[in-house]
Amino acid sequence: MKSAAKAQQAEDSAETGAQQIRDAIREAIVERRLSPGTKLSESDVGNLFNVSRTLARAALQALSYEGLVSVEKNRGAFVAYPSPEEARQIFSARRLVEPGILREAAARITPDDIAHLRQLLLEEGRLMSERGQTARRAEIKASGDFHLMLAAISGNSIMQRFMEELVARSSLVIALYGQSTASSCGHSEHGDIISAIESNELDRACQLMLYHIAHIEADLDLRERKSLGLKEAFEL
Amino acid sequence: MKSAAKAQQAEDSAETGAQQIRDAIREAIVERRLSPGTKLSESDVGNLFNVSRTLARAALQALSYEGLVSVEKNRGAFVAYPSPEEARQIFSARRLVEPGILREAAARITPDDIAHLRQLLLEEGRLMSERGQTARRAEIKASGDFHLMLAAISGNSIMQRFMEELVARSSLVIALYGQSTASSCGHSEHGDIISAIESNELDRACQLMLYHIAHIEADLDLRERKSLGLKEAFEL
DNA sequence: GTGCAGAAAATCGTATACAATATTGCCATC
DNA sequence: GATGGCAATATTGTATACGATTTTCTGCAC
Repeated sequence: MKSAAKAQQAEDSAETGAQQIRDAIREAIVERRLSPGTKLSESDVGNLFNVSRTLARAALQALSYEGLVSVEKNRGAFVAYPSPEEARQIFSARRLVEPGILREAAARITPDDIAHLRQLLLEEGRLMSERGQTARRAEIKASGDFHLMLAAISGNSIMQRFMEELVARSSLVIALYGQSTASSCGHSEHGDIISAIESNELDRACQLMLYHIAHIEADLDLRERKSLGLKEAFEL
Repeated sequence: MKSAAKAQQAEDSAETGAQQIRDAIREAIVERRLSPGTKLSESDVGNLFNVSRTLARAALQALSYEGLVSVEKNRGAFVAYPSPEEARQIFSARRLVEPGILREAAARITPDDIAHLRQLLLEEGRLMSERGQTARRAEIKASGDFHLMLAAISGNSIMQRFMEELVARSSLVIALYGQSTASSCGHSEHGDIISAIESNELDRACQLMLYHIAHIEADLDLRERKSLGLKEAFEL
């Protein structure tokens, strides 16, 4: 039953237009090419991808379900602008589920999986040392992929989808409230977690995961900023 | 910060047509008025609710995100027919998250909340003793509401939404694979969990929750049944 | 110059129309 | 009588069209 997880996700692969657009926009949001609050008008999205408003709308609705865009009735869709409270809930959810996912993943992990994880880590490290926007974006993605890969290894596609949502929304939160210039994740911590799994120190791995999430969260400044838009306009 | 959770969910309340349809269909699925595998053609749904296919389609797409209907490209939408593997994953996910939710809920529960929970329990018990389809359906709903209320009390609206999905899909699984005539949940177990929370025995409450989920799962017959549809037509 | 009312523009919400694909039934053929 | 292909039908995928709501602009009164 080792390949049960991946079998069910590679179904038709013939995606229905709207899904392609959804994925493209999601990627743009996660990689921070689209800033929180940016307006995503249906016509604009449609024109951009050369499709009708129908499809654009469908894509935006889908993203709204994932919490990456917020649609306001009769006003339009915007890249989500998570409140500090929302941010707290996102990380609270991650602290809640990631240790469990880690445990399940550890139970069914194969040497092959570990190799993949290490490879991912290497790639991440390489990107960290590189300069430039594209490298930065790729790094953000790679750093999230570590957590996603664990979810994939766990073999539970429901948790996997949930983690995808949480990681994506985390990226938004970090974009909004992150302070340090260093991007999202402490790179070394990922490696430590893998090592702990590898040597079967499950409790320690979970502990490390919790620390890791706490570290990400500690880098945020979640103080409520009222009418930031005004101030920002002057200070920037 | 006690009412932070509910504040953000009661936004406009002016739902956009499609959402009303989505909710109506979801309720029908959860209450098992719609059987797994039932075809939900866009035209039929539209006619039924006196709206265009556009809205019907939007509603079905939304339900597909929740895993309650599966849409197959160029073939249409059907009430989801979770595979045994999917069923396992759903309950695996519940075992993963519900103890954590319980812990968070216990941390911020108020006497008022406990009263509500007990009231829910009372209602559930009343419905159990009643006869008739409507009572049965209401009971199914009430039994799920217990778990959902815990999620609501936890104050994490993300986990709450996730639990809503899991509970709804559980209902489908039980409809498909449940054996006992007794409906979904062991009623008394809900009460035990509340008591454990009330007396601050947190670990015990979590343990009871895990037992409870295990009990539900134990009532399922998840053996793979190949080409059931055919056989069923003859045996029924 | 300020403020408000009304019109114009833009954008969303929903319906309808047309094209593409899948399903079904029929008939010819073997 | 069974099989294979073609036409008819039904259903989904996508685009366009129209009405409703919101936003923006304009001009007039004060």
